[in-house]
Amino acid sequence: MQAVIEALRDHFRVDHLVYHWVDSAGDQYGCGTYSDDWRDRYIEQNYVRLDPVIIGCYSRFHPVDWKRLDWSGKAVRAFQAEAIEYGVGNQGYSIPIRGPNGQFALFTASHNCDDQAWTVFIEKNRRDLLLIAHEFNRKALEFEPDRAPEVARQLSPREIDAMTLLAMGYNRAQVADSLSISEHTLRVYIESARAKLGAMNTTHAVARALSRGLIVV
Amino acid sequence: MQAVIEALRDHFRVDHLVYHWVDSAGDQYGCGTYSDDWRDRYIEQNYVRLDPVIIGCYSRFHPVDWKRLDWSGKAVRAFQAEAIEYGVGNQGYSIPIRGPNGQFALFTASHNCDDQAWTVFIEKNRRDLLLIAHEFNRKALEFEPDRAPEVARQLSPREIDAMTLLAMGYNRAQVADSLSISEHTLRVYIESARAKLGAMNTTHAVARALSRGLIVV
DNA sequence: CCGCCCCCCGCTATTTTTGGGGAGTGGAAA
DNA sequence: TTTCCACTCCCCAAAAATAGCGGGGGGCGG
Repeated sequence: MQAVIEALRDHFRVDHLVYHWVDSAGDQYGCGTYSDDWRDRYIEQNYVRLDPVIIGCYSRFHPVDWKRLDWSGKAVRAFQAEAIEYGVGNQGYSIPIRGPNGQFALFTASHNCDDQAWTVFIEKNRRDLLLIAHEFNRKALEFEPDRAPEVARQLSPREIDAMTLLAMGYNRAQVADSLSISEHTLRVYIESARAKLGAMNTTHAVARALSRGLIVV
Repeated sequence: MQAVIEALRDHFRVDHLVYHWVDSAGDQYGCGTYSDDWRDRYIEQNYVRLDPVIIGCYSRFHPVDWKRLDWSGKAVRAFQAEAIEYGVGNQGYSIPIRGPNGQFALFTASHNCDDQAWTVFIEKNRRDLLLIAHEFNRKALEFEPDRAPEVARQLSPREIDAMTLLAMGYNRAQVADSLSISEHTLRVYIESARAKLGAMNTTHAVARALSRGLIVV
C-alpha cells in the first residue's frame, strides 16, 4: 500500500497523500507520505483528539478543504504550526469515508501552495480523489480484514426503540411509558442490547449503538 | 431533483434510479423513478425493516450487487416477488452513502435483464455511479438542510475527557481514577457538560456529545 | 482590573439504575 | 417439529447517579 500511495502522490503532484483510519476504540492505522517523525509525534501526543481535520470530518458529510475547518483555539494553532514544521502542507483536502459500525477513515491530500492554486487543483481533481479514496479504502480493508468484519449483530426493533429513547434523554420510567411496557420488561431489552453490544453499562451501550449507526438521534 | 434523476436514468439506460434516505428512527425520504404505488406500498408496509437492500447495505462498506444479498426467508421472498410485480427490476446495484451520526442513504440502479448483461453494465458504470451517488447526495442535502447535523458549543478538554471515558463504558469511579481526580470533581465536569449540551442525564449528554462529533469513541 | 470560565475539592440525602434470579407466550426458521 | 429468539412480566438487594449546598486557585480577554 505504501508504494501505491507514493505513486498516487507523484501522479497528483502533491506533497502528501495519506490514508488514515480511526476506529471506535481510538485505534489508529494508516499509511501515507508524512514523515515518520510526524506520524510518531501525532500518535504520541494523541493529536487525533485535537486535529481539526479529524474533528471536522467526523461531523461532516462531504470532502472538505482544510481552509473551511475551524482552526481557532490556541492548542489547535500550535498543532497547525507544528504540523507545517514537520512538512505537512499548508493546504489540504480530506475525504471522509464511512463504513458500518461507525467505522471511519480519512483520505487526505496535502500540499504547499497558495489558496488559488489549491482551489484550482481541487476543482480539477476532486472527482478522481473521491474515487481513489473509496478504492483505496476497499483495498486497505482487503489487506486488513481484521478491521472490517466486526460482528455487527443487529438489535431487535424493541431494543432499537429502547436505545433510541434512552439516547434521547428519557429515563427508564419514561421510556417504558413511551413504549407502553413495564419498566421490568424494558430492562430486559436494555440488558439484551447491552449484551449484544458488548457494553459495560447503559451509557456504553447507547454510545456503541450510536457510533455503529444502529440508532440515530 | 426528480427531473435530474429521470435524466440520469435515461442516460444510463436503466429501468430505475433511486435515491433513498433512511434513518433508524424510521424516517424516510427519497426520490427516484419507482412507481408511486410501489413507494406508497413500501412506506405503508414499513418494508424498510425487511428490505435486504437496506439491511445488507447497512452492514456493508461498499456498493453491492443485489445478487450478493441475502434473499432467504419467506417474508423476504414475498417482498421480492411483490417488488418485481410493481416494476422494480430483477437486477440492482446499490451504493451506501454514510454521514455523521449513522446517517445513511442509498443510491440504487435497478434494471430488468440477465445476470451477464448486468455484470457488464456494472463493471462499465460503477465508477460513474459512485461519483453521481455522492454528488446527488450532496445536492439532496443542500435542498434539505434540516438533515445536516448542527454544530455545537465546545466542551472543555476535561469535559471531553470525562464524556469520552463515560462513552467507553467506565463508571464515574473508574473515570475519576483514570483522570486522577476525585469523583466529586468529575461530577462537576459531567454536570457542566450536561448543562452545555442541554442534556437530561449522563447518557443523554454522552449521546449528544457523540452525535455532535464533540467526542470520538 | 474584573468577570468569566476552567480546574480542583468537600458533604448529605434521595432517586435511579444495575445485577442476580425466574416464567410464559407466539412466531419464524431450520 | 423442534428449536430458536423476540417479547412480555415479576422480585430484591446493592451500586450508581443525581440534586442540593459549600470552598479555593489560575488564566485569559474585555
